[in-house]
Amino acid sequence: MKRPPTSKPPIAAAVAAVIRQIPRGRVATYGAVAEAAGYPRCARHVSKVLKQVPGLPWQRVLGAGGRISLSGEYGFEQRFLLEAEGVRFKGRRIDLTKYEHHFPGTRRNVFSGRR
DNA sequence: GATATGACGTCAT
DNA sequence: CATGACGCCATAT
Repeated sequence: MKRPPTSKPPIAAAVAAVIRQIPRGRVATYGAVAEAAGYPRCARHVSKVLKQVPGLPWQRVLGAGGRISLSGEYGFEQRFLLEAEGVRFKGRRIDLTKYEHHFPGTRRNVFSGRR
């Protein structure tokens, strides 16, 4: 099988697909998106994809702790868009326990019984 | 192959 | 809580 002439980096497609799954009014962190895409510890790349791929709900991706990583005008823009979706801010951050989207198939630190 | 880059994450101060 | 330093890792050059 010959690969198509323009083979896109797999990470970009995977990450973009994951981000598109975030429903309106919910959010996800860079790290969580990276892991759900199959690239744990690649949070930095998520941001790159957000910038490169247009049409993504970029405002729904936050930094660890529910903080906005963007600064300046874009930071305000993100906050504005999120509040328009019904996401409430708690100071400078968002309550992830209420708004973070859980990706299907991605097992986080759930209480798997005790250890 | 080596270096630089980045909308990150975590820990130390 | 603010800041700095370091770790991480696929892409671009």
